[in-house]
Amino acid sequence: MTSRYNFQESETRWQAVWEQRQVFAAREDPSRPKYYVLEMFPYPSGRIHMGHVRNYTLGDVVARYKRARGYNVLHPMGWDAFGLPAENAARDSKIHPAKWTYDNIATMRGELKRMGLSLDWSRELATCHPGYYKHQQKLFLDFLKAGLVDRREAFVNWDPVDHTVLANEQVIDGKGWRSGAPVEKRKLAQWFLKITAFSDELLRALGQLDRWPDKVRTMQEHWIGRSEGAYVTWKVAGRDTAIEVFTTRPDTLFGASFLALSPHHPFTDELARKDAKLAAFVAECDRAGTSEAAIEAAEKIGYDTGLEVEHPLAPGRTVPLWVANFVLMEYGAGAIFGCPSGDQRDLDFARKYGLDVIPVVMPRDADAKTFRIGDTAYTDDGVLINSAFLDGLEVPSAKRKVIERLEALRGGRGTVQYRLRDWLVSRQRYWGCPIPVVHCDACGVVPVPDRDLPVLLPDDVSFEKPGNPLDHHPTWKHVDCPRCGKKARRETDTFDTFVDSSWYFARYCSPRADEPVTRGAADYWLPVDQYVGGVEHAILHLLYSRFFTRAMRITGHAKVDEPFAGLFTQGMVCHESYRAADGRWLYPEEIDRQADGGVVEKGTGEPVTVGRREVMSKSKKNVVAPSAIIDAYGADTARWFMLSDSPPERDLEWSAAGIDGAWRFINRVWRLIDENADRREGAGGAAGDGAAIDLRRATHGAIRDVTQHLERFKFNSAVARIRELSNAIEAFTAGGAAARAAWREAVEALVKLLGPMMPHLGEELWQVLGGKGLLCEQAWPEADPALLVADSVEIAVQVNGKLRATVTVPRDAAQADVENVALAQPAVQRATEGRRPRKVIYRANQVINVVA
RNA sequence: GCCCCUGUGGCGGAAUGGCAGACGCGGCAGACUCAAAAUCUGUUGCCCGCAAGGGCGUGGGAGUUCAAGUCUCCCCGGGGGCACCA
Repeated sequence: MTSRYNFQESETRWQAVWEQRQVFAAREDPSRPKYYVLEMFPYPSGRIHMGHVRNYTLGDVVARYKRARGYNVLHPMGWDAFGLPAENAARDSKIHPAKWTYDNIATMRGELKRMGLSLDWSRELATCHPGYYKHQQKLFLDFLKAGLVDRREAFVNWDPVDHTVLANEQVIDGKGWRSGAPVEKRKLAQWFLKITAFSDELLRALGQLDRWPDKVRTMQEHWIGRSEGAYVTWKVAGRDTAIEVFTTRPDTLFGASFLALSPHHPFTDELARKDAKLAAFVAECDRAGTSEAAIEAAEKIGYDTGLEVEHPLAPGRTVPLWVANFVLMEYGAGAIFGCPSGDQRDLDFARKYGLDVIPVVMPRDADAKTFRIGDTAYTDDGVLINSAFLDGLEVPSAKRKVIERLEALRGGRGTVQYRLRDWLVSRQRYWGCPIPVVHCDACGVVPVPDRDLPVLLPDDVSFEKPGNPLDHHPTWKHVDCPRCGKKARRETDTFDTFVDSSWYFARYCSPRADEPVTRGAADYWLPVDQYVGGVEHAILHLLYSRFFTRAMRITGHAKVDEPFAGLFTQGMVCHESYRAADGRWLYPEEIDRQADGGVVEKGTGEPVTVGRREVMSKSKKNVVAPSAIIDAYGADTARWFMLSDSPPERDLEWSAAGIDGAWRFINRVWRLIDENADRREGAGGAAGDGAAIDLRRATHGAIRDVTQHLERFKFNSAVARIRELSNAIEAFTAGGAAARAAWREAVEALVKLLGPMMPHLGEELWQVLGGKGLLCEQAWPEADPALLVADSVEIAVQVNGKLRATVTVPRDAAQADVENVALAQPAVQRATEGRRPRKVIYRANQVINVVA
């Protein structure tokens, strides 16, 4: 009769014990080293999905492991609770966003608790709670005082039907995702956080984030996009106006054949007022969306203003002034000079509109007299031609020289540009944190005084009308000016939800404090030692948090610069998709596998097309609900499977077979200990010999390797190593006192090693073994160095690099002895055909290579 | 187009330049069973061979090395990021 592990009973019981004894509640303790483990908090969409299970399992293994290593661990959880889906639910189902959100949180909290995570639930927070966003408003006002906030006009995606601003992702093919109306570029007053004030610092500090994936650092580096170049000033001929342009190729200045202004350049505005055709051209440019994709799709078009501008270094030379749709107002100076010979885009533009093409850089071995530009611009390094005092110079020295000359003549200056733009945080939405300012006709923009925080969202809102419900509210926005007392209006914009998630990690340090963070707590816990989450947040969330941390330092709320000292980005959870003949997607539980490997629809028996494995998504129904898996197999099985099959940074394929394998292993370990009651009474580590000493070596080898694998996030290898130890214990049949002691030592180690991964099974077995206290409070096992080296070693014997035999010799045997044994091997004799070796290379205790 | 990552049995994957395929999934054979499930044992990279043994093998091609999955160069496939950024 084989016994079975009763996971339902066990998991429920241990979760209650942990909660009752408050074992995961964190307290500041300066006498102990701290370790802050954090997983990206979830959006309360309704149910947890497998991506969450993977994310939180990884973090929990780290938290439990570090706790066992003696660290004072902080491991909190909360909810990224503001956002559009709640408003959509309100509109579609008439459920208030707050109710929808809090109901979802209650459901998901229950699901997370069933996973057995070692979380300090007493620190739980939700960003939609006034107790959280009050402090966000305070931070914003402090940033405002410190000059880190700006309100200015910006072009945004405006949906003329829904009367709202859309995020770039909500503009599809130039049309609003919901209304389908062509999106317009509109200039509106918007709130910005001045992240560009830290462009250089955010870029340079990436070098110190040595526990971040290179990939993420590179992505941020590109996103910030530092480029060196120069501003060059061009006088408009016959007018008292000058145009400044930015270029990274000042060396090509003599190849300029036109200047192009952005459609939104102030000088374009000025000209368009008197030029109806230009105004029409600008309007045409604005009809396209502002998203990168929309710009990319758009054809390059230009408009000749008829004006000429004077070349700053070639007296008497002028080039035509154009307005072009591809010139961005937000980057550089909002104007460029076009050098068609050195830039493909400029070349295409010049060919289209019949502008000059003057070669100014050519390959070193080319001839200046015959060098011509065809359909391809020359963008490589080389020497300057047709460029007056620059002729003959290489590109880098030409750049230096031309900048020197421009600066001397006051016609320009060298500069550094960043691609990074200020962070637009205004959203015309209800379910977000209100921006705490008041607009007064007399006083202008007035910050809400601290004593009046939080600015609460009104409960009684309607989602009937399109647009911002806060703006439609009959009374909410009408207030008296805090400064002069006259009638004034509240700001009705709310914050981008990325603001909420930019400082939650700091709030966890003192989640109920009546200030954003308590310095004592923040100084102790920050930075987060290990952050775990999806790579999809590589840029926005992580960059915003890095900015926020610096802004909080400047406003006195924190002392650290970087929020996350270590970052791990996990892969996604994938599954095959299934499709019926009529095109319907089918859930995995709606199909049957037949003996011949065919797949049919349950019930009908109709054949099903099996799609490739891809990220689980509701639209393709290739999802498996975590709750169903936990019901059927328990949390430990789900956790173990999440860790066992794939390295955590790669995508993981969910499979029923994999879950079965995990479930089988749990029961194997259970039986291993449950069915060996007679062996459990082992004494302390007696020396033993033979089989017993071999088992002890296996135990201590496993301790060393699992420890190393966990340190390096190689959880799948740690799993494999634990399985090996378990196999070794199963195979161990020796009797006697020493054998019992070795067995006892081995199973204790096994339980401790698997504890962070399968905490419920671990506690249960710890109890069966008669261990003191809770497993989650036990110290991590230490490997005994004396048991990590064997007396004899197996040496690979190669002839000319090919394996021919293996020999077992005493550890650290003399090379001559090993050589003799190796050469005597029949296989070696055959391979060398009796010849004397020309050379023998010996790597101690590992390999010997005979070169014949 | 540019940048980064990646390619290993039927599958997921392992391997500080030193015995490729650990560990698992799946398969095959067997034990237990009236039978099945569960469990257990053995076996399982490919090819030749009754066997002993031999040959071939980490996307393809070259190179460095006593020794290459690992390092270098070229090519091919897969994934991701950026993409009018002047």
